[in-house]
Amino acid sequence: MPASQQHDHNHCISTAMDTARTLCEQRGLRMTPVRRRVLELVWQNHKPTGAYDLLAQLSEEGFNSAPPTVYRALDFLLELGVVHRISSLNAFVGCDHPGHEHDTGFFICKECGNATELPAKEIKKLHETLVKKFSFSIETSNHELTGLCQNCKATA
Amino acid sequence: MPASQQHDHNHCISTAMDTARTLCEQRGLRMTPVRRRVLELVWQNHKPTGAYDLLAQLSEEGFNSAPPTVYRALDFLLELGVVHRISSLNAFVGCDHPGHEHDTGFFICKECGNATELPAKEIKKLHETLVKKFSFSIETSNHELTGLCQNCKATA
DNA sequence: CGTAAAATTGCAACATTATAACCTAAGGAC
DNA sequence: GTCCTTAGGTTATAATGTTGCAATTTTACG
Repeated sequence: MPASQQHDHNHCISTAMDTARTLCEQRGLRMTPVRRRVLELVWQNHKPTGAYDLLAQLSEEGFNSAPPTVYRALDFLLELGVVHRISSLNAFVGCDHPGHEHDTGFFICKECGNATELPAKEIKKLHETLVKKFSFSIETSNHELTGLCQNCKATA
Repeated sequence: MPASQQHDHNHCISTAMDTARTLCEQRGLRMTPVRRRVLELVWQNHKPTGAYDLLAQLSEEGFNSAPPTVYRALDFLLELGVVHRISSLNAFVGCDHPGHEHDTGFFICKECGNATELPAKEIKKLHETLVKKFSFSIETSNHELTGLCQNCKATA
């Protein structure tokens, strides 16, 4: 059973959409159709998804589909904090604990491609550890790990 | 005084070149002119440098200069462990403590653009912390932090 | 040596990811 | 409604990275 089916993923998505809507309301921002659909797609794919993949999916649904469309939507969602960019993959994933979060961490399975976001608490701890050790004023931190997830390790 | 002049940078470069040459000898690999020159350029620039910047510099010097030339050299140097890729910048930097190292961490100053590699020991500790906490079998870890370096913080 | 195998490089084309510039349309404030 | 701001449409282009194949150089080895 793929990881994407180990839980009620529709519930994930609807929660994520609710959160995004709420954040928009709080900040006086607009959750437009394209933005909403991009966010849904990011969640539905469940795996890190490239901008051009999203673009293709939008296109199939009759949305306008030039690169700026999807990049603008992604920029908005990144800013809102409901999506993260995984720079080692040039891909985007939904965030399951948004807010005003600047530190991110992912575990990326080499086998199945799933990217699991590390718990905010752990990331924060890592960040703080690093702040203490170095005389930099750290603003953001991002951590990307690769290896095998528990599932793939077991079946390997 | 720019950070690049706070130390004997030529010494850095020659040390790095020596190390690379030694690693090549140990592993029966060839340090060819292009590879050597790319490594020198990466070090000379002192800041994370894009592949196409390196390509332009090679070109000025009369080297062959099509993208594969520089990407192949970079791949070789990455594999050798004497260069790292900073994925959030799509750029490359020299490694000052090579060997067979898979875990990397950088502090990238938003102001001056310098990327400082975090001490291997610290990175290793971070990595181990994460290994213990999660049931993934982690193979590589990369950590990228942004903020202000001590220098830029002081002069700001 | 001389020849075959392997590694490296040259080269052309192409693929992927992302942005710029400029204009039109939609939504909200008054 | 009018104005202003924000969002989206469109075209083109920039920036980054890869593939495939031929030519060359290096190495291994009889």
